[in-house]
Parts: sequence; structure tokens; C-alpha cells
Amino acid sequence: MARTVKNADARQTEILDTAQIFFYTKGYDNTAVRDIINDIGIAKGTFYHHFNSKEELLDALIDRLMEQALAILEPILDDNQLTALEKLHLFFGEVGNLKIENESFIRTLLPILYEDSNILMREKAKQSAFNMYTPLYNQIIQQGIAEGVFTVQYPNEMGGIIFQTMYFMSETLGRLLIENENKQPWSSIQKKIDAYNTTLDNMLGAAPGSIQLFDFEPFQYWFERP
Amino acid sequence: MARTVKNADARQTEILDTAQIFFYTKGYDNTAVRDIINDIGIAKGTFYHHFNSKEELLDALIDRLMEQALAILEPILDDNQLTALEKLHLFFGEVGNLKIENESFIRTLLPILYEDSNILMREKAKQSAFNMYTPLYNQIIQQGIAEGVFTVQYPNEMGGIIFQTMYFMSETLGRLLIENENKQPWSSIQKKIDAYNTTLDNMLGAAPGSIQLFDFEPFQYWFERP
DNA sequence: AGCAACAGACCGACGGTCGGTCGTTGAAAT
DNA sequence: ATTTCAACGACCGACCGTCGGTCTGTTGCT
Repeated sequence: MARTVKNADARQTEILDTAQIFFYTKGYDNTAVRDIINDIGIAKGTFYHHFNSKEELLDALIDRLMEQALAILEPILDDNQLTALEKLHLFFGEVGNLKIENESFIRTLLPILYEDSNILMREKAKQSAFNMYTPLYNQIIQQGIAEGVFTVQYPNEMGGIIFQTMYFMSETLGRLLIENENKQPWSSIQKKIDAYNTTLDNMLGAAPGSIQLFDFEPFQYWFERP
Repeated sequence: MARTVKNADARQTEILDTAQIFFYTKGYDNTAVRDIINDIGIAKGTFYHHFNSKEELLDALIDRLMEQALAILEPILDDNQLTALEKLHLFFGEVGNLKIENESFIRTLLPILYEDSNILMREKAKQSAFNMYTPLYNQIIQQGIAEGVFTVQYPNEMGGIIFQTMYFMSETLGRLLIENENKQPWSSIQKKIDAYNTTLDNMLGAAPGSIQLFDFEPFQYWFERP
């Protein structure tokens, strides 16, 4: 095969980009290294020259995703104009990609993401996200305490717990969005969301109704049009 | 090879027993179907006569584990002598196997359990446990509300959230127990546990100090002797 | 010349398949 | 009541395709 030489960074980016498309489309386990290299048009040896293993590729991909997320989150965190509650809501909305323009992307991604064959990717992403989010949340919580809107007994321990709760909420709702064949009425979904919001209020010692992680309208729209 | 015939149930149990030992010792991914059949002394075909796939074996094993757990939990749940708080604490202690006599077993199991190569097993177990625990917790929560010790706005949604929080606490502590090379002092571990207990108090609207999921003494002992 | 980038034949291990074997069993035939 | 025998299903193990990963080179840039 014709040989084309690129510098290492460009080739790695090319592999990462292609892998990301495959992982989002077929899932990690169901994507063979062969799929990726055939699509790019490189040989096995080239791939393993840049990555020591398939799993290392996954790690690199997740690292990149985390950097991209951090690039969105840090400006929010550092914005002195925003209250702690506003930051919390922005954190969830911005990176959760809960926007109407992302609908078709999310609708195709979610079923793949939650397949059994994609567990490794999900788990690694969760671990990385946990490590990234925890200090950020801790900072927001401290700000909230300073503003008098949060009352937290163990502030430095709370960021991680908040992340875990939000993560589980996302996972629960994500799975509902997939499985929902109009089985559950919107009211019961809304109740679940309210329960999580209330739980977060209680965890943070915030006034009832402080935490509102979802804009209901677009989300209801998603649920009722499967 | 010499041929021995057993009835289907006996053979399946034999395969399950052997698989369990291997999965607990080497992990799911690192156990080959060949390992299991060689150990028992049966052929490939025999295995696939009883189970359609390796993953189906895992599912069956987890189902069995859940049944065993349920056999412990239901008598506790149905015991009219116990308060909601007592049941909650028993639930955690009994099935968490947090007993001194299990120490060596847990010390060998945990590192295997939390290996990347064991994610599928962990995830499936979590899903099954979630489905099993949620209604049980809901029942305890209702009892607690009736007893006046819990104040919960969304009782039917709370069981799942409680499970998730406890699950994450277990995972966090389990990982700390593995990784801990005496890095973290006991006081910081204790603080984490306290944070989770307080969080659960807040989530359930219980009086501060109601939830005490750990006996500190044996657990501290585990942590300080790695 | 030297070295990073690339190529692709090759390897062992894996989960799973398939055609066939043989012990067991229950009902029909004696 | 005993014998026969066909159907059943537990069991066998050679075989298959695919996978991640290795190794021995070759190419082209500096």
C-alpha cells in the first residue's frame, strides 16, 4: 500500500477521531482495531506504533474528552458574576449536552453507550469524570456556603457525593430514554427528576427548590417522541 | 475421555460453582471457558449444552447470588420486631459481609472485583442488586415514615436513590481499601464515612446521627493492617 | 546515516459451532 | 412381568472465525 507519513501528533489525532466515531457508533468492544486502521488506511504496525494497546487508545480518547469538557467548565467556574447555584445548573446543562440541537446525536449515542459491550468505556469515563468533577464541585460548594445558600457539614467530601448522585440520575434518565416505549408517562419521569432535585437540595442543605437541573420543556419533548 | 452423566441441574450447579471460584479468583474476563471445563473435566460441547454463552453463565451466577442475598434480607424485612433504622443497618451489615470472619475472603476478592477486566461482572451485579434492593428499601422507608423517624417527600423514588448512594459508598471504600498503602490516615477515611452517613440522614430527613452504617472498630482494623 | 513512521504476515488465545456418540428411559410388544 | 427399542438429551472434541497483539522488515524525512 502507498505509504504516507504524517507527524506523530497528526496521526494520533486521526486515529483518535476515527476511533471516536466508531466507538460512538458501534461501541468499544464491537469495534475491532482492524475497523479503525482499515478506515484510515494504515497498517496494524502503524496503529501499534502510536498506541501500545486498544485500551490505551480508549484511555487517550477519554483524556481528550475530559480536556474538552474542562475547557467548557473552567470559564464557568471562574466567572465571578455567577452564583454557586447558577454554576451548578450550567455545569449540568452545558456538558450534559442537553440541547435541542444535539437531539439526534444523543438519540443515536445513548443506546450504544448503554450496551453491555460498552461497559469499559462507560466505566473509564465515569472514573475520569469523577476525578475531574470532584474538585470543581467542591469549589462550587464552598462558594455556595460562603453565599449562605448551602449548609454542608463535610464540604470537602461533598463534591464527590454530589457527582455520584448526578451521575446516577443521568444514567437512570438515559436508560429510561432508551427503554421508554411510552411505557412510563411523563408525570412519573418528572417525579423522578423532582426526587433527585429534592435529594440534592437536602444533601446540600439548600432551600427547597434551589436545585433545578432540567429545563422540563425540551426534556419532556424528548420523552414523548420516541 | 471417560464419560459421566449427571442430570442437568447437578451439572449446571457444578458449572456455576466452578465458575464462581474462577471469577472470584481470576475475574470474569481472565477466566476462559476452557479453564472451567478443564477443571470440571467436561468438554466444550457440554458447557454449551447447558449455557448458550459465557455471558449467560455470568447472568445465571448473578441470579443465584441475588437469590442467596434475598434469602438473607427477606426475613429481616419481615421481622416485625425491628425498626426501620435497625433494618437499614442490618441490610448493610449482613449482605456487605462486613464481618471479621470474612476478612481474608474479602481481602482477596476486592482487588479482583475492581480490576478493569471484571467490569462486566460488577456492572451486571450492580444492575441486578439495584432491581432487588429498590423495592426492599422502599418498604423500609415507608416503615420509617410511619414510625416518624424519616421525612421523605418522594418515598417511592427514594429507595433507588438510597441504594445508589450506598452502592457508591461501598465502591469508594472498597477501592480505598485496595489502594491504601497507608497513604490516607484513618481519620480521613472516617470523615468520608461520616459524610456518607450524614448525607443519608439528610436524604431521608432523619435526625442527625440516625444512620451509622459501619461498626468503626473492625473497619478501622482492616484499614490499618494492609 | 540514523531514526521515527509505516507495512503486513503472522501468532496464540479466545468464544462459539457442529456432527456425532452413548447412556437412560418409558412405552409397546411379547 | 419381562423384553425390546426408539427417542431423548447429556456429552464429546475437532474445528472455525475473529480478535488483540508481535515481529521483521521497509520507507522516507532530517
